[in-house]
Amino acid sequence: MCQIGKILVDMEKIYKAKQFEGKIYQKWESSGGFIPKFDSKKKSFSIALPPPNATGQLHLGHATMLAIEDIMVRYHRMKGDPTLWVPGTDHAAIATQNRVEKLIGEEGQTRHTLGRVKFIKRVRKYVADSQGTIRNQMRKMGASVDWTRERYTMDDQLSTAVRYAFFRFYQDGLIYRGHRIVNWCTRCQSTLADDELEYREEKTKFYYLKYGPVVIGTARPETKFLDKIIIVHPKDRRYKKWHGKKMMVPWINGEIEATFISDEVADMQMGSGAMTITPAHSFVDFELAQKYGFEIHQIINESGEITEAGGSDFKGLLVKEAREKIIQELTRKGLVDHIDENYIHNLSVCYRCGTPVEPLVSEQWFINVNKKVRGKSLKQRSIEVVKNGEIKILPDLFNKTYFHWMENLRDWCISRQIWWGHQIPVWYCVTKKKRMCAKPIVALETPKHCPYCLGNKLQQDPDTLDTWFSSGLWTFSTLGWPQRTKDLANFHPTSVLETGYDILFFWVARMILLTTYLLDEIPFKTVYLHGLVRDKQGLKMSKSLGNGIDPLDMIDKYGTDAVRLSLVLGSSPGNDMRLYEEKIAGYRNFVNKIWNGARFVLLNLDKDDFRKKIDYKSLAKIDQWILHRTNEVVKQASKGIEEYRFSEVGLMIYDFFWSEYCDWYVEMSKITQNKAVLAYVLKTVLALLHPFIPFISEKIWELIGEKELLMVSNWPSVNPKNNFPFSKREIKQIIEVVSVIRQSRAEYHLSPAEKIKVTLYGHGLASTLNLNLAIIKQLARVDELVIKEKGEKLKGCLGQFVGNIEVYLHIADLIDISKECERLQKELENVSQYLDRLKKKVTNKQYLRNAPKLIIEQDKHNFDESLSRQKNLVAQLKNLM
RNA sequence: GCGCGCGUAGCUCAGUUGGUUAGAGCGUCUGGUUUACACCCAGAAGGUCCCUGGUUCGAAUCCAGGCGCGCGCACCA
Repeated sequence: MCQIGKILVDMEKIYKAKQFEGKIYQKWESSGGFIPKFDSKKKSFSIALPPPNATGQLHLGHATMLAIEDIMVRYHRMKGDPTLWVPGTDHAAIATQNRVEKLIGEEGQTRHTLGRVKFIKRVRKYVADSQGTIRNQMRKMGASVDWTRERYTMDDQLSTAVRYAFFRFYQDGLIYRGHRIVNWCTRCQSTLADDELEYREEKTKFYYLKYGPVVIGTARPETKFLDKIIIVHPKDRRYKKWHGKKMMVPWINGEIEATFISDEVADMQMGSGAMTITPAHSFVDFELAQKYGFEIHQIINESGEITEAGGSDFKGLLVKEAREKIIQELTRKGLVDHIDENYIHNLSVCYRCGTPVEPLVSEQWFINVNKKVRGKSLKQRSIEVVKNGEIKILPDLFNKTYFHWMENLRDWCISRQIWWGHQIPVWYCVTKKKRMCAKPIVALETPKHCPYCLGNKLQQDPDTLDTWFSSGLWTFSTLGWPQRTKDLANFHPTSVLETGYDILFFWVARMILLTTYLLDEIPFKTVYLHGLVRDKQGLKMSKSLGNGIDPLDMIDKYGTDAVRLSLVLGSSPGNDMRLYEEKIAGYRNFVNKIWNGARFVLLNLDKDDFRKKIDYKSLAKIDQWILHRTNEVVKQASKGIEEYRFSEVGLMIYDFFWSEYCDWYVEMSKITQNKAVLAYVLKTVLALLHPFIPFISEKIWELIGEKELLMVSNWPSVNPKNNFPFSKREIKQIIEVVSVIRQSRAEYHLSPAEKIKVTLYGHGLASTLNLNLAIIKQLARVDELVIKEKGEKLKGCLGQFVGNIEVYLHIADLIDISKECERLQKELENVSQYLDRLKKKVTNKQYLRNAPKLIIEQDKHNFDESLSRQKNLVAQLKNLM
């Protein structure tokens, strides 16, 4: 009878995640298990956590990242590899500054009324709060990060790394200052990198304006005050006579001197084929102006207002106001040819605040990506390490995107006109005694004197660095660089960089760019990119749509383990995934199933049974079968995790535990029980599942009386003693026999209470069937089971076949003959078709020559089996009629 | 415009280099209380793997074209 273990007292029927998770995390953390143990014999494994912005809280994207990284980290830790996962946060320059500006805005302040010092103080407080929230959330997610090594991009040591990096690049001539056209956000009052733009499709008016002898088209007449150059294609016959000519043309503020230039950038097909250029406010025009040495006039200033270039009537007007006024003026002068009201164009907007971006010329700091130093440019180094396979990007289709982006990369503007961030380590001498003092002073430490005139009036460049400049150093700045630390030697390059594909360019590419130069090594060996989490309809989750799911709510409701599974299982790298509550609830059910599987085992076993060795002399077939299957699962799980196929591995273990261990082995073990095997398989599955669902696996581990934490226990290994391929095949047949009987029972609506008689002809398997007689009886609800090696076809019975085994249900009075005939006919047809197909294959010489041996063997086996099945069906039909 | 991805059961999606008669979860339907679990158990229905053609002994998988959807980059005269 069932023996109630003492353990059961703690196990309710339903697993309540909330009760355990907090305590379990504390146990892990205080055990020191998150801190790597050095072992020179083993290969180390390290991940630098992509630092979340310290601007609030974590969302589902972060949760996905934490779940996937934790799987890898826990797997390697269990394997005994020295494993390090460095956590931290990013100061997220523009994003954070905007948040705080909004906050103080509600108090009626601006950063200017507050002043730089007070504002920064305010931001620091905001960041500290946010970091607290993030730490808490990471613990909730179960992330096994090494908290003793937590870093923040604005830490002193990391700031030193930033200065050091800047200094090195400057010394090597890769950082320069120059007047260049940049993307300018008039709201943030700062430059933006090319990839910090987003695009919004917008309907606008498109104006065709008469400019001297040509008609030019523009969506932005407000930039055109001083357009003096008309570009036409050299081959354009219409304008040949004008090449190089100058002429006076009536324009917004009176006449203007225009010059015709021919260049191939002009598209003859487009509009009139002629265009004027605005060098200060268009990237293409700027390049043209540089090529020809045209004058560059700023028309729009940093606040989005018209400058003096617009004349007294327009100066100070905002872009939008100016546009209308200009068109009025031009209409009055009869210079508007026509207006297209429905022009659709892509408006570039700031990725942080959505304000339209103005391209304008400004003096900024840049990283030169094309200049060759030590034989190669930054660009070349970055492309090379991916091309030669030093860095692998998963899924590999992102390789192409990466190369395309790298190859087209322009110099990277790294200065930002905001206050929050690493202030640029450059000083200017304001004493200005000598001419030399005009040169910027770039230094590691804040200089006290001007090195040229020894004057002590120095002013630091007010700008700050692009946030990606500091996060680009993340894999090694967190390990102590520029000092040569033990961590740096042990854990760099990091093993894997796991992040969303949406920051491939922002961050991943920049890390490669900076690291390959500064360290002359790669930042990471593998890049694993996960997809975006979307809602059930496939829409991006956003505040404005109100379709966002807060991971904390879900954890509260379903438990962390269930949330982790729902983010990892059923999705593949690089592909977006959809998340909705039913999905999480489904995985919660699985977690509960594990709880109850364990509950059953604990009900039947004493704690000592969990530590008993398997007695290989007394194994039943079912024990051999489940041990064999466990071996297979262990093997595939390890291989799968090594190959980053987390979803597949998780689903496989899920299936094994539920559909094989619980549905069959546990049920069978109610008849004949091998405690050691029952315990061994449960323990193995718990260990395999630990990286995926750390909390419940650890909890059960504790309940079965293990002293050591599962987190630091050994990863299961394949045991050669557990290989029983024959038993696997035999038990498969038993399972099928049971299934066939169950199907028939269901079909004839036999309630479980109704007992029946069954006769089996084993045809070689009678002894195996006999060994499992009790099991078959119980699982198929058979009252009387007769097993023979072979015998006459039984009349008046429902006959079925499992391989060669004949299965007869003695339910003569219930059988619906015509229905049964129909079923058999249908099946016969099916098998015959299948046989035809196989026959064609097996007799095909090409096939026999080309197909792998294994496949041919399988097909031949199937052929034989189907042939006997066909024979049996025919006999059965005859028997019925 | 250039590049990339997706299209598999009612829904959400897996499907490793081509190889059993294509899978899972949810939902639907029929039954159910058995040494854990109704967040459960047993069983069932449900598919032109978007279409057309090709390569191959063999295609959901590879190639070409088409249709539908999405994304990235560029352009924005």
